[in-house]
Amino acid sequence: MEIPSKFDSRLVETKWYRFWQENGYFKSVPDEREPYTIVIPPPNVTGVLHMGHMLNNSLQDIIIRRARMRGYNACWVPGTDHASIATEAKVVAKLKLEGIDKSSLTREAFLDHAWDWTHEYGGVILEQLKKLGCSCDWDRTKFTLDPEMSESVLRVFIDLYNKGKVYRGFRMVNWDPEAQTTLSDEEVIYEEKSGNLHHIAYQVEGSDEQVIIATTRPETLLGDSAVCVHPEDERYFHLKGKEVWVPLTGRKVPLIQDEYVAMDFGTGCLKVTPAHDINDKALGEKHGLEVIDIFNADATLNAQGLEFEGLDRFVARKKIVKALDSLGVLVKTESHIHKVGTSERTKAVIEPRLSDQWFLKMEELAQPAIEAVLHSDEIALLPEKFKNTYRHWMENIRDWNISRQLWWGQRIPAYYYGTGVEDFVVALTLEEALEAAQNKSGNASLKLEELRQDEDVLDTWFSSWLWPISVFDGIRNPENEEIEYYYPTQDLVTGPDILFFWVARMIISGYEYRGEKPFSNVYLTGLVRDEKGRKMSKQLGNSPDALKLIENYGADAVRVGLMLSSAAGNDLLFDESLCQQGKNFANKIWNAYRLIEGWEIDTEIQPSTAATEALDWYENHFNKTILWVDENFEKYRISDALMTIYKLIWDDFCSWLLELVKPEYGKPIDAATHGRIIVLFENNLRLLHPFMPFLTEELWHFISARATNEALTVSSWPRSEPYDSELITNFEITKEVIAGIRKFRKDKNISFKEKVTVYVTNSSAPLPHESCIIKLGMLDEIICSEAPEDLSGGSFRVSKLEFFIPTLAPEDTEAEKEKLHAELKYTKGFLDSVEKKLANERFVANAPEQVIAIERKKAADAEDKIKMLQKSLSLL
RNA sequence: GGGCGCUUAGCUCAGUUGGUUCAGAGCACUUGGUUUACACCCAAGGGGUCAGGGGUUCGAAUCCCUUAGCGCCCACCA
Repeated sequence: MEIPSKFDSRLVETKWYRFWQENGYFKSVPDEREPYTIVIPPPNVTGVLHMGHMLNNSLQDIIIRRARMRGYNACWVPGTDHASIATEAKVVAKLKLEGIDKSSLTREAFLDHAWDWTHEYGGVILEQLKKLGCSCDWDRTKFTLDPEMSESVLRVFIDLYNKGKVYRGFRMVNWDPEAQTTLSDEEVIYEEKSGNLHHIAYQVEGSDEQVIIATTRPETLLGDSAVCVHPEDERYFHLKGKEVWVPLTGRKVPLIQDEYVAMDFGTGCLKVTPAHDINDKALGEKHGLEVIDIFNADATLNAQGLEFEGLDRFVARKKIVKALDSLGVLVKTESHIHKVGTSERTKAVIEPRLSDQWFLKMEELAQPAIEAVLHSDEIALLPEKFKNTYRHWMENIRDWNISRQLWWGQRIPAYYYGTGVEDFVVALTLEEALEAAQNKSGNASLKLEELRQDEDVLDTWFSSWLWPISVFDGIRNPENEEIEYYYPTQDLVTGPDILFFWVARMIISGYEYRGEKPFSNVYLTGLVRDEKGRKMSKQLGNSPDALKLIENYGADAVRVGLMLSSAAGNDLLFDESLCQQGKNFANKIWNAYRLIEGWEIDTEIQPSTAATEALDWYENHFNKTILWVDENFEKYRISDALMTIYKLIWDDFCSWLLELVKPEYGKPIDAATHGRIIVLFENNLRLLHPFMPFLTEELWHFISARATNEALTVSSWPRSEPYDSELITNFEITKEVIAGIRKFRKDKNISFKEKVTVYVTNSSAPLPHESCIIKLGMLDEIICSEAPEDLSGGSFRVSKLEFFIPTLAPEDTEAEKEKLHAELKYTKGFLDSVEKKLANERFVANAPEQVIAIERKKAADAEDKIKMLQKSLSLL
């Protein structure tokens, strides 16, 4: 069969993915084997594959494929997240394009649209993961809004409510006026923005005096209910107990004193707006101030806004500044850089707002999660530096605002039956709610129709924090076989940006609901940046189309490209040339197989010495390399593991081994050598399979026809056999000798086709791997002798061996002398430094025995070499 | 404002307990090579004051101090 000279990924990827799926290789059910479980960080259901996903999921696939080959019952659970705020925003935007306003729809009608959208785009990303080669157990695909997943979420909410951990509170929350929902603290991104600091004069009642306050938000003066100064601020002593007029409003407010105020900022005088600032709210509570809310939900001014009612806050700000200016109370305006909270999703400027929300008490829940990561090391964060970040957040954890004013998500199972603050119950079903409400209210005639369910839904993270448990139905059926078998999972691979959003909370829920960690290792990937170090973003347009990359380079090559530069926790500067490198590698292996495949096998002939020597070496070297690869995997140094395999295959297998066993052109190969090569080639494929699943599976089946249960993907990971270290070291010397001969040829312009004879001194026996040297050095023979009589030509030294190659050119002698002198000078210098060290009494007294022995050996070797060089020089 | 981390070859990064010729890898680069698996290739080679300064030590890329630059996380100073 004619094999094309280039590997074409497009021809094989679909074929093998289907093959794997049809044979159920990725399917996992509990059995007697040890499980190895990974749950996918569920991407947004309507999302599309981007570089971050590619990185993250390639890593998971590599880990799970290796686990599968090592004989574990490997289970990678896929799924998607309903991403309430992001998805709802997309649906709202889409409806808007169709001329439909969300507010004109009922909750049910809106949800119908959202489900339509989800069904249309949902899961596209999962199909894209298949293109990447991800070996998930697709039968287990979960969606965070699946009925049983939602039920788990509601049960947990109810349970935490009954434990007194979930409570309802009227609090200052982060309000996103665009999405018109609250956000958790973690969803607010503080961005440095330049704004204006306006100094505004407030007239003191019954006095000619004014006090000057400084504010970046002049529009909120409409909601002012006090002006505050520091009690020790002498500038304001005489104004104690007075009142001031809030400009524009015609309202008088008290001038209060509180140590909260910083005397050295601005004028040391602060306006207090309890409805619109968290600190002012605290001041308001302390001093019993009025709360004046001036905004509507969309951050336009409400009836408190006087003539500015209905205007957007930013428009109102400008007009109010103008109005203040014309009143003559705007003292000055200076530019000011400050941090402004913005919504992670909508980018809208966050408005602190007082409202009724649901919260989860975190402090107690967090304790086992702190213990597990920081003290008992039950859970490892990789890289470890994230422990610090984790500690800081966990030890200062604040209650979690879990309600969202959205429709897309699990609706909070709280039912109100009256108007009192406590007139509600929490229950899974309407029926249970009714019964509970009847009991709580003492009104047995309360009817279903009188119950009103809370309008809000739960934060998406309140469902994803249960993910490792709920995908195995461990909330509803905590003793079912699956959860008992697969939980705790092994690895979690995700980005550090969701360390708090998700990872920490999963650890918390794991201990609360399983009494056990959810995973043992958390591998935190870096951000994928472009080659200039910029974040990849749609706005910049610097994010390559993930599927296009796969199309152009092949999934294997893209995976290799990503892995080549992705140490855990380090950002990765992605450059398409890395994919090209991956593609080149695929092609290299492909052609190695073409070579082997093309050989004619002769069962009559015996293996050559060179082939046997080379094969012996590679087998030993391979066994040693497996250990190194395994160690890299244990430390999650995936990039290093790949590079180790890359060099093993490209350099050692292709450049050394294949060149050494390669029969002369047109000649057949002996059966024994061929057999050993095939075994080694297959073992290479095994090591490489987790990284390049498609190419390796294709070649695996090229090598021989296999039964369906003999696919590479379910074959075994190579196990290291004992190896001979000395043999490996000797071969490294052999490589150097061959390189020395090649360099000599190049320096002297001797063609590789022209055979030469090499003399070697200091060797009484045949050199190790002498046949290999003869073959790759293109030598007639190697003559071992004390030293040749005629030294015209050149020499080079490797280890303790000195090699001479006679040539016919007399001008070489001078050059050779110069070279020897240079080498001699260097070696003498080296010997000097070593001797100096050995002459240092303190070194000899303090350094360990072993280190001194090494230094002595260095000195002895250098002395030998000097003698060798001097002798050669004298012969010239 | 508080905390953490980084700075090693042109680029991206390893460098484990301070000690083996330890200053490395891949890519890029230079030179030579193509009827003989692969030019998506082969062979050989050049390239670094380990950010700057100081200290500890017989010995420092590695430990300590300091300066500069960069990055991340946290925090309510209007």
